[in-house]
Amino acid sequence: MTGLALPPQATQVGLAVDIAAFAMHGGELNVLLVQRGQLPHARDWALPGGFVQPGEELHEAALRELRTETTVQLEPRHLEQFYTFGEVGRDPRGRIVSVAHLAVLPHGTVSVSGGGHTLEAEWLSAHRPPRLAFDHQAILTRALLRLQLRLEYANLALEFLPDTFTLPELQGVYEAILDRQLDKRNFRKRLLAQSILTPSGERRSGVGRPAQLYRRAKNVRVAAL
Amino acid sequence: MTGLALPPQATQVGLAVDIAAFAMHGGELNVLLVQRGQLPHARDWALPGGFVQPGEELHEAALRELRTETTVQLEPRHLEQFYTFGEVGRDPRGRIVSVAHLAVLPHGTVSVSGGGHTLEAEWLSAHRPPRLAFDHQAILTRALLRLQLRLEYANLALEFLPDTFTLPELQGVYEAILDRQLDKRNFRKRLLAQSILTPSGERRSGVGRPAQLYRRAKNVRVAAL
DNA sequence: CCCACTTGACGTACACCTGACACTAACCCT
DNA sequence: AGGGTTAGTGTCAGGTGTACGTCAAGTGGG
Repeated sequence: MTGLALPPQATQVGLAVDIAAFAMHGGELNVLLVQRGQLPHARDWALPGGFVQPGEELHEAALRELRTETTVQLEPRHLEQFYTFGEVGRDPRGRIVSVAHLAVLPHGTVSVSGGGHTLEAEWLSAHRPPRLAFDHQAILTRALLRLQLRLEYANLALEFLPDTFTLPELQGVYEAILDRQLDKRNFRKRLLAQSILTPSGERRSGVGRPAQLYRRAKNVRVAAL
Repeated sequence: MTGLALPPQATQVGLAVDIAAFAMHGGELNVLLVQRGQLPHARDWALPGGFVQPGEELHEAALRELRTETTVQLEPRHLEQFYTFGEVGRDPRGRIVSVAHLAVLPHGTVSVSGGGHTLEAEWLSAHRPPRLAFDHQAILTRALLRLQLRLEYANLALEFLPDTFTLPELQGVYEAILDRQLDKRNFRKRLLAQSILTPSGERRSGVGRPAQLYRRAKNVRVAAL
């Protein structure tokens, strides 16, 4: 601090974060939605989010809102800001600018329930969500685009799975995110060629031939940009 | 408006925009920088930027700052938000969150001079800029990355040139942005294969064989993402 | 116990894109 | 006329993506 103050022309606006948190459930890509308990848009579904506290980093605010609006126990495996929504009329309460974040939660039935200002929290279909409050449909659409982009550029799909997984499971993640079918053989070839996976033991699937289990190779990180 | 007010937990922070405006000059990629006339960082180079006014859209604020801090007459051919910088300590005056924008200005010697709170404005090398104020070097680096990405995904290179241009000129834009040399023949092959260019008349270059002039084909737009 | 079913694993052929590379064509100036 | 300068062109090798058929290894039912 230098004793300098914010100049008078420094417009004060509400600064918020919204989070599009994704996880896989039953072969489907789900997004975490909350049912609002307050006006405006009471009882409507919305992305979790809220105002940034003074002295709080943007990503910290995103994590805090995830934890208080929903009871998600697991740490996100990935969290990145992807766009800032600041259109003047986007919130009836006044000028609120929201820095939207994309989060990926690991596998495991993440039990959620309401908390904070929300009546309820639920995992719902990301590609076919219910009607959302505010401009949250636009935010979700953009989050999906970014997620699909990260699938190719980074190896973000791994973040959806437990430490050890089979190739068909990984393919399922890709298919769920891209919302289309992929070819088994080409998928296998492509992924193994990247050498980001190392095999381990076996596993039975109940039906059909057991699949090889893989884990992410050492020194493989999710790309940044 | 519904009569709803901003809730008390709506933290008030300073909302700003910063603009990384690019243009080609003499075969080099330049970025528009201003010399600050005020504390903090007086007399240091910085990206043009400033606070968002109440009721003003983010991209409008970016355009206004471009026009007032520098005397750029030309409309940007491209303007997009690319990242929001909100780290707590990034500005000594307090919590200021800046939505960074990437702008592309068309060809033509854009004369600039100071205006508003700036002593001077100048086009300087984008890849080897002077030392910059605040975290503007980080903003510029990220802007360059985005610009390079847009080169492949969209056809953003066309925005740097006048309506009609030669292939070697276009190649020059690519090389300046990527900061490396490209092969003539492969570049030509690649670009013409995309069929986003249509030929027109001839042109003399003063030296050497005259080059074919092209213009962008109809219904070719810059991709959004 | 055997057979049918289910799912995992693997290889090949083709189209396409990319990158390396050297020479001729057209115009200017002296 | 000739030298200087820049524009324009083709081919080949290697890699990448995609389409596609077949065998392998389990499970479960009759």
